[in-house]
Amino acid sequence: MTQALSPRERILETATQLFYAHGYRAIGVDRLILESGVAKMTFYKHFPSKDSLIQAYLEKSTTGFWTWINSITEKYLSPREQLIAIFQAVAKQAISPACLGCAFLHAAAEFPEVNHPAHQTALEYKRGVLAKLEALSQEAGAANPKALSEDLMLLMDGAWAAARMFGAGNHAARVAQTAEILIDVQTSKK
Amino acid sequence: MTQALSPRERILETATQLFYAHGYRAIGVDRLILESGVAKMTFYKHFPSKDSLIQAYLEKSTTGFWTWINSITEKYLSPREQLIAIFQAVAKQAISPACLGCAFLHAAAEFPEVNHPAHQTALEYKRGVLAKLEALSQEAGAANPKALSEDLMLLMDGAWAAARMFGAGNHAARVAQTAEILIDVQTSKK
DNA sequence: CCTTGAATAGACAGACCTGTCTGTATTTCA
DNA sequence: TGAAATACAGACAGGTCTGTCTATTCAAGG
Repeated sequence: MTQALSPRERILETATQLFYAHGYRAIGVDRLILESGVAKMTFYKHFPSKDSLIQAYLEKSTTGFWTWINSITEKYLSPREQLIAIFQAVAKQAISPACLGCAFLHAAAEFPEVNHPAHQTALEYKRGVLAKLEALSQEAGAANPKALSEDLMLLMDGAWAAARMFGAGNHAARVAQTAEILIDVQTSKK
Repeated sequence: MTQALSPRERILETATQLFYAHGYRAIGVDRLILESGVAKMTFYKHFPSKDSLIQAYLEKSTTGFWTWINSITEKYLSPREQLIAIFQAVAKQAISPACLGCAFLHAAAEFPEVNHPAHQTALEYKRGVLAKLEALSQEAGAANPKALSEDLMLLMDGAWAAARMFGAGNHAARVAQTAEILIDVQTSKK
């Protein structure tokens, strides 16, 4: 009957809310403990340091992202449709009030040293996205799949940046149409 | 014979280096004072708070940006060429080792509350860029200048994001060609 | 029942943060 | 030369940060 989340899950849930909304350095351990209703020792038992919690949060976010992407792409057969669907989902997400940008871009902003663990994790995530876009571009018959995937990546990160900067109803609304233009131009539709 | 910069200029110069490279919260007043070789009281005389220095830095960056943009556009007559030239310059900048992304995006990442002064300043800057792109899009004969400017903005911020995340030699290299595609498609070239 | 592991509350250390204050030295300019 | 403004060095206050520690309570299983 113990429906409540475990301490570890509560901490991670709180971290998800707070890190995403306010940033990594802005949120202290005391606040995380307070809002997740957990003792300090419990916190440090599950996460030996604040950095390790940041790490866990980024990994959880990565998993969540791919779950989201898969839920979108699995509804379509053709790679072109999958790409379009991804960018439609990105547009919808980016203009929603719940969207505060991309946690990984924020991590890179706050931890600029490329060898910092958080930056590394963010980088790996972005490389993964790039790889997925390239694979779909390839399957979609792009003349230069790498080039198309890089272009699409610029659009996607531009959309997340717009979300953080401008808030809900920003100019990322059009990102799906824009992606479609690039896909059309760079794909041999013959 | 006193060629050295004034205390205020030294502080602002140091702030430019440190804030850009490491972020706003990561750099403390003590470090700024140490590296600019200034007394603490001198610092607080010229900048009544750290926030006001951040503000001054962002305003200086805005000025620098427009000086840069103007130095590029003034070499071309047609709005289309100006747009292309801007994105060629962005590409060149974004892939250079000196580029660490966009200070304003970082400000939005670190100060998410839209009414925070630093976020506000960043927002005004971005609105300015958007307006400039829209004006050029209009003059270039875009069917929908607002739409084209928003698309180009996504590309530009995507390029800055790539610079911060991936470091030198990132995938923003292509941003000028990509921009050109969008300009061509959305402009009545008749 | 009793033991063991886990969670709780909260004090504490030591570092670091912003901003203030005192007092001295240097520069500028009349 | 002398006065006023400016910059210097560095101590200090008060708060916040991460992470450690003690001591108590709760819950489950043998």
